[in-house]
Amino acid sequence: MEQPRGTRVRGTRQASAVAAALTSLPGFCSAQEIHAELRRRGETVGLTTVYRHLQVLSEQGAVDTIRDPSGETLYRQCGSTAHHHHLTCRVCGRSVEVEGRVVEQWAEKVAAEAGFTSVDHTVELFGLCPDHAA
Amino acid sequence: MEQPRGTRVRGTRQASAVAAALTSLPGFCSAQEIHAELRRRGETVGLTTVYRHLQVLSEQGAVDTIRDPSGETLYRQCGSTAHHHHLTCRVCGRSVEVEGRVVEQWAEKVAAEAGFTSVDHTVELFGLCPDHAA
DNA sequence: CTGATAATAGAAACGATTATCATTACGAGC
DNA sequence: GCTCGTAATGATAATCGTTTCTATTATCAG
Repeated sequence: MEQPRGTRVRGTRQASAVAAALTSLPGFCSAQEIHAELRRRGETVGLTTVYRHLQVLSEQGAVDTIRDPSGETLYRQCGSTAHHHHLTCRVCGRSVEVEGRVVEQWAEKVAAEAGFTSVDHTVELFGLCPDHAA
Repeated sequence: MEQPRGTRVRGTRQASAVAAALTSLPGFCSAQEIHAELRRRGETVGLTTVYRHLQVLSEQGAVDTIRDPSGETLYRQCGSTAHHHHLTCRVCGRSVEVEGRVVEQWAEKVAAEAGFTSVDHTVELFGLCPDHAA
C-alpha cells in the first residue's frame, strides 16, 4: 500500500544477504558480527550497508533490537510482529521471546498514576541459558 | 566497617563536587552534562575524574544509571538503595522512582520457565511528564 | 538496451567513554 | 607545621561502535 508503482525500493544482492544472515543466525548479534559473517560466506557487503539495512529492517519491525550491557546494539530477526521482550544468554546470545502482558499493564498503570503520557518501555532480561549455567 | 584506619579512600574536593552536582540536579543527566554543570559553577574538575567518580558511585549503589535511547549513559542520585526502576520524561529528564515487585516476580518466573539462571533485568520507562504532555 | 537514480561501500568524521601517565595534593607521622 | 608515600587528578591520546560523505556501481522502467 506504500508503493506508488514507478521507481521505488530496489531489491539488491546486499539486502538479501543481510536478511539471509539474520535468518541463519540463531541469537542476537551485533552489526559487526553480521558483517563478519557475510564476509565469511564470501559475500561482499560494506559495513555501512549492513547498518543501513538493519536500520530499515528495524523500522519495519522485521527485526528486534536490544542493547547489550556494554552499549552495543544487537539485532535479531523476530518471528512475531507482536510486541514482546527477550530473555538473552549473556554468553552465547541465544534468546527466547517472552510475552509480557503483565509488564505492559504494569507500565501503563504506573505511568497513569504518575500522570505521564506517551509512555514507552524497554524491558530486557539477560541471564545464563541452560548450556552456560555457571 | 571497611576502613582499616591508615591510608585509605581520600575525601577530595572533586569527589564532593561531583556528589553535590548530582544532588542538585533533579533528573537523569549525562556525565558530560555533569561536567559542564561543574564548570558553570566554577569548579574545576576533569572530565576523566567525573567519569571515575560516577563509576564508583554507581558500583556503590549510590547512583542509578540508565541508558537513554541514543545510547548515552545517564546518572542520577537515588533515594533508596533498594532495587527500583524509573519513569523518565523524554523532554526534561525528570523522573519518578517506581517500584516493581510485579516485574521482578514476572522476570523470575519467565527465567525459571526457560531454564535460565543468574538473570538480571533492565526495565526503563520513558514518557512525557505532565508539564510536557503533547 | 539505456538512462535516471537508488544503492553501495570505503574512508573520514563523530561522540561517548576509557586508558595512559606525568603531575598534584591529601593526610599520617614526625 | 613540614615531609613523604601514595592515591587522586586531568590533559591528551586511544578506542570503538556508529554515522556521514561522496564518488562509483547497479537496478529496473521504458
